[in-house]
Amino acid sequence: MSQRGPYAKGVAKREEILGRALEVVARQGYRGASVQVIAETVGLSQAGLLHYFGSKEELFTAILRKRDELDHLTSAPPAGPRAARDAFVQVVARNAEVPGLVELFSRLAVEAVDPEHPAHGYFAERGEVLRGMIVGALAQHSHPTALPPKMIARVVQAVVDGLQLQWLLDPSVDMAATTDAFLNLLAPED
Amino acid sequence: MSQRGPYAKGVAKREEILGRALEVVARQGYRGASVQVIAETVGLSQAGLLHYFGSKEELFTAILRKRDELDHLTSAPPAGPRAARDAFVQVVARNAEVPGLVELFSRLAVEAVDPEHPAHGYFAERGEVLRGMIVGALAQHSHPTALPPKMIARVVQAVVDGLQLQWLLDPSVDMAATTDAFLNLLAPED
DNA sequence: GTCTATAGAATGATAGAC
DNA sequence: GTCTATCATTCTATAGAC
Repeated sequence: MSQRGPYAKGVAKREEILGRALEVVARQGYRGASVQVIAETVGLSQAGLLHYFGSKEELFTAILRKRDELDHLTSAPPAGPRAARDAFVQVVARNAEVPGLVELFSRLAVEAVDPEHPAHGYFAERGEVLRGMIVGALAQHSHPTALPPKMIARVVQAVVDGLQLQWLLDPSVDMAATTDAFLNLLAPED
Repeated sequence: MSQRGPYAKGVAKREEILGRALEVVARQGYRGASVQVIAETVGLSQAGLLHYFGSKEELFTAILRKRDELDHLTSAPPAGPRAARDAFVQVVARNAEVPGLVELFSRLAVEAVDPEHPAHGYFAERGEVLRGMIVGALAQHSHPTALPPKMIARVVQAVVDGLQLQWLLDPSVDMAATTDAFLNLLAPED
């Protein structure tokens, strides 16, 4: 047994549910989906699902955390500017395969603007981690940057988030290509 | 009388209501405000307000259209790259004075992702107009751009929209300064 | 742990009086 | 044109049986 102590089984099941929920939202899309709908597709009743996640917001936040984990946003980035950048664009490209997740992310991001919202902390921390990674990648350059690295990081994050909105509105937008071109402009030497 | 024909009075009143609603949302903020709340602050009953705007979504879309009008997004931009750019940054700076409007915009933008949503057309058109202006401003440059102008326009729009999200989450973010610095990077010669 | 049933609340829309 | 009253819906959260 790899896991011991209380909750070990509950945690495992929770993870399993999370994985399925993630798949469902990614594939079948998210249109302001209710707990009810997700519960059905996951094979539980609404109450059964809320048994593992105390509330709707916690469920959705957990789904996004799981996604970050799968996207390696929580682990160390690849070494070298080129590799880090490729991985970054890769994540953007894969987002275009999961509109439901992108929509969930965007929707929750706006709602979490309220400091009282349960996902407020998640988005604040995630932003910091992401921008920290970008700053780290920039630091590997030999040339100094024209703008303060933290400012560049904010701009890069904004580009990705903003392009998601444009893409959700019009799926013909090529998020990955646009991001790549933009990064090329920022750091042509890579 | 400047206006004749049927509805002339109704239209005028509608505009008046709109102006007040805009002020209220801008100053007192928007936290997923209900029609009820806006009606009260505007001095009407909920039903009275919906008499002028058929539905909640139409009301909110009308507010955003009004804002665009006041921001001169609907009229011709100033001539000359420098003037156009300054005006652009000015709009961003003024957005930082009206968090409620920015939140309303961001929230509706996500919801309008659904092609069936009443505001879908508004956001699609607004995006095109905005990007058209950016392309127009770029065209006034003597130097050719490294990226296709349409792609640059998407990136600029994304930066503004994305920074709004960051600023809503953390009001210490300086949207105008960041936008300005970014544009400086894009077109140093201006 | 999981389900059924229900509470409870919010809100948008509409009917109809004045 | 404006209001009061009400309808109708939707959804989350919880209580309680099994």
